[in-house]
Amino acid sequence: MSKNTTPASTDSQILRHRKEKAKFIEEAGIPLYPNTFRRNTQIADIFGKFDTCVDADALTQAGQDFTVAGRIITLRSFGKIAFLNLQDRSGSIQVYAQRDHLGTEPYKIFKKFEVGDIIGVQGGLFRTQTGELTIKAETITLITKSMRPLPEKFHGLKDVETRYRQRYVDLIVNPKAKDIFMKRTAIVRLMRNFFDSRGFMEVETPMMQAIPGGATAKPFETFHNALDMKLYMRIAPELYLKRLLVGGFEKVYEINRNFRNEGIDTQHNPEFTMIEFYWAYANFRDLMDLTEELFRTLAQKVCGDTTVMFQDTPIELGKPWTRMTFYDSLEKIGGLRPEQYQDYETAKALVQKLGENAQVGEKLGKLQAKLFDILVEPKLIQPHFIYHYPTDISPLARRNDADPSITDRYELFITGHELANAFSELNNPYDQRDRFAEQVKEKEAGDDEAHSMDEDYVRALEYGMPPAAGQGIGIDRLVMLLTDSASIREVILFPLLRPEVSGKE
RNA sequence: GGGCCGUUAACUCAGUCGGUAGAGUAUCUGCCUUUUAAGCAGAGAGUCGCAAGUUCGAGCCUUGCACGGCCCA
Repeated sequence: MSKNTTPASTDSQILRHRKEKAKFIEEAGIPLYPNTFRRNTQIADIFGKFDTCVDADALTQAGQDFTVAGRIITLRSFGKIAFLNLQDRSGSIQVYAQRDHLGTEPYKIFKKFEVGDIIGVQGGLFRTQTGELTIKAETITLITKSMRPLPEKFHGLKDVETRYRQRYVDLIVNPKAKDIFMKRTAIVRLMRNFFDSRGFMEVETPMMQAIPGGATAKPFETFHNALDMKLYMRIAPELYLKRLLVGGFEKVYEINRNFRNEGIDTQHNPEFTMIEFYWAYANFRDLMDLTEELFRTLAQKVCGDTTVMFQDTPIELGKPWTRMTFYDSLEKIGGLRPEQYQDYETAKALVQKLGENAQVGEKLGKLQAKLFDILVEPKLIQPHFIYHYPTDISPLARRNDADPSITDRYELFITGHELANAFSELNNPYDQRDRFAEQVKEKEAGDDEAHSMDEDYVRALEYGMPPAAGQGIGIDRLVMLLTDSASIREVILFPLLRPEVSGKE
């Protein structure tokens, strides 16, 4: 006996029944897992060609050579006929099976097939009494026997833990989940087209870095045995991409994963996907224009409209986006008076009153950022560019020409969350070295998110980096926006979870 | 790290006052040649997340733990 069908006494009744059916099929000489069936049509193509065709003869004629393959997702079986719905990656179609047409013995085998099995069907087309385009099966071939039952068809799979742990089941039974990930792929492809068509060059830079730079975040540590050295999973590609500007690549982008050793919530997964792009001879205001254009293009192509619904709120990407300075936002949206955020002790007291921690030795800019996070960010539902961030929390951004205490940096907020971070790039090597030195001081004072010194990066700037602007856009959050998803886990195929408790299936 | 909520059949969920574990779908058996949440009749299926405790008796009360969700830090 094949070990495929060896019964295990610990199985539930439903699994035993599946094994018994598999055994019946196998003993009839039908292979359970053949790789010989070949299809010549995808289901969506059938609808593409014949969705509106009503002429019976034409349907019969046209469909004679169809072979399709897919998973049985519903099955309505009568005595000598059966209807089933077959699903492939492109869609699903009804299949009609008739004993007197397939033959008594093949039909007996077919009757052992069940929801979840992958089968191949060859046959012609017809319309049922209700007018539904249906394949009349000439032959039905088992391609892969499913040994586990799919969730109930009407309610589907709702348990979020199972949906994330067994995403394969989620994708089979929940069209919404499948749709999100197909849209995600489309979004990334459209972004590539957008940047490629504007002369940007896609590159790949190290994901394992000796000095984790380009952002303020706690990195994951790892170790290279042969080199006997500690490495960090990157928190951002920024410093490498800017080295490429020094190298003369002028317009570059990278779409890939970043890793940050932080908590998990509806907006954060430890590994997440960003696009970062750098554009020589441009500044942060050019980026704002480009970003609006990018988002409108994506929304139009993915959602069909520049106004997208997010959790029942229309987000208007089509209108010009609000552009407001960081300090103005603290006043106009946060409701603060200037002295409440400009005076160090007042700001610190306010932060503590609002329930946030204020670390010893924390810079004013950091306190202001905390005030912003609490008082302003959640209110930025429609698109806002908030610009001119304090210099002491922007160690890689170019100072504003008129006021060196602020930078030509902005962050983009939509639906109360940060979607992008961008700035005119700091290309003065002396200033950059000083800013790194400041960060190192903060690190030594206990801020484990502060930036490290990167001498090679400063050396690169000493060769001369053209003036440039660059931006990072969180692709997961962008996909959330365009698919109306409230949690980042809904847009990541396999979000990070604790290991499953053994014994649970 | 804290608070609240959840975990019961393969799935979706009930479970009253602490007193023999329930439904729908799915599965199995029988009938059924145009159904589409097919129908009719019958049947089987449970480590009530795990572990202690209280109790004559715990799915239910208490404590701890695990996993997940939401909110806060």
